[in-house]
Amino acid sequence: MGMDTAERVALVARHTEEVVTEEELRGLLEETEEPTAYIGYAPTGEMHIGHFTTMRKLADFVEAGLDVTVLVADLHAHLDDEKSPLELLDARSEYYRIAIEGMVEAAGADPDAVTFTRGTDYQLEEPYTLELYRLLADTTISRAQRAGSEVVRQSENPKLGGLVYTLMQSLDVATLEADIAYGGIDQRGIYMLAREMLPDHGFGKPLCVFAPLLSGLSGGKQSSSDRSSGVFLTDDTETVEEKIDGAYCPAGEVADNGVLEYLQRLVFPILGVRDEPFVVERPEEYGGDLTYESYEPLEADFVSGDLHPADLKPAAAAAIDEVIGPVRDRLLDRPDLLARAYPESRD
RNA sequence: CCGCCCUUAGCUCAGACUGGUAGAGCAGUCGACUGUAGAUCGACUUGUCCCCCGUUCAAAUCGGGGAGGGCGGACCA
Repeated sequence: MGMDTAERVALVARHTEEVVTEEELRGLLEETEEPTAYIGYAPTGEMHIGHFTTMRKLADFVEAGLDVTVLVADLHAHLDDEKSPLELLDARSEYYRIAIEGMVEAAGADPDAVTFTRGTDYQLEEPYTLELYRLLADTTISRAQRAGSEVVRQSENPKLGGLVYTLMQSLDVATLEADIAYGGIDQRGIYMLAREMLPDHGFGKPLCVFAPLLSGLSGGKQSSSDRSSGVFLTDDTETVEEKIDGAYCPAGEVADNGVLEYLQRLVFPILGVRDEPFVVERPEEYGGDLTYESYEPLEADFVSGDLHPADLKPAAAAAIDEVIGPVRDRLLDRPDLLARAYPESRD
């Protein structure tokens, strides 16, 4: 590919919350033919649209020539307050893999360009375990707690698992030989710990790319334990419409506006890949239909009041529904898998 | 190994001493008002009171046993 370093840097860094550091990224892409990037997902609850927006970036990585690995961190799913019982790790790992492949494909990349690995593939082996013990011996409780405070479930009586979690995730970066650790900005604490600890243990210092997190539809943060806080990949069309219709969306306001964020971070990037516009159908009495090629003009119209939430919402719901459609079809095609992965919550 | 405390609505908890099959706040649902949602009013829903046995006309409440969770002590060749 004829992409120069500046273009690759821009591609890797676009639509991110933070890159640590940009200088290191430039250096890496200059010196390394095919740098490696990894992202880990703990297979806990059902996947939602927030996962999708984070995942979409993998298409940029692939296009920029990175070697991308997705870790399905099954042991982490158990270590974090037993969110997933050990018996369900196989089923949930498979569900996550299929969902992730679907999202990567929907984002316009070839799922085969992404390497999948599972935590249990290597985290129980001796070299990893021994190195983990070294890290455990070398890390204070408060340091590990602080690193994981945005990721691991917090409680009045925290378990040791949540502390080991952060060290394992740090060690994963080294074990998977990732030049770049990628994740949501909530992962920042853990990867800063990794940057601090790994060099002391003879490993390289990873650079980090962080994706922004989506607001929930009710204004707060999106939560996978609250089904109404966001759109899930298995939500049907009617549910998507209801959720978007019920979303917090004050006219003219961008802050904490989940509908706008979904459009900016998910819908437009994917429409962009397909070279399709976003169309708002609007009654003549309010000015007729609108067409947007990119997010910025839409936000401008929204802020100025030219685009009313009541017109935006149905259009957004339709677009979101269409975007998740292929992933949903893949998942609903495997009702057995969903039933095994989530035996309690499925009908 | 010993002792003490906790377990009630989705969440945080009151009620237990002085037995009469349960309440508040938040959340949620539904209306009103907005060309959406929210905010604000108005209305409404929610329970194996951790489990088992016993006392009693009657047990969330009293007694015994058990489970889960928390705290402390003891042991330390």
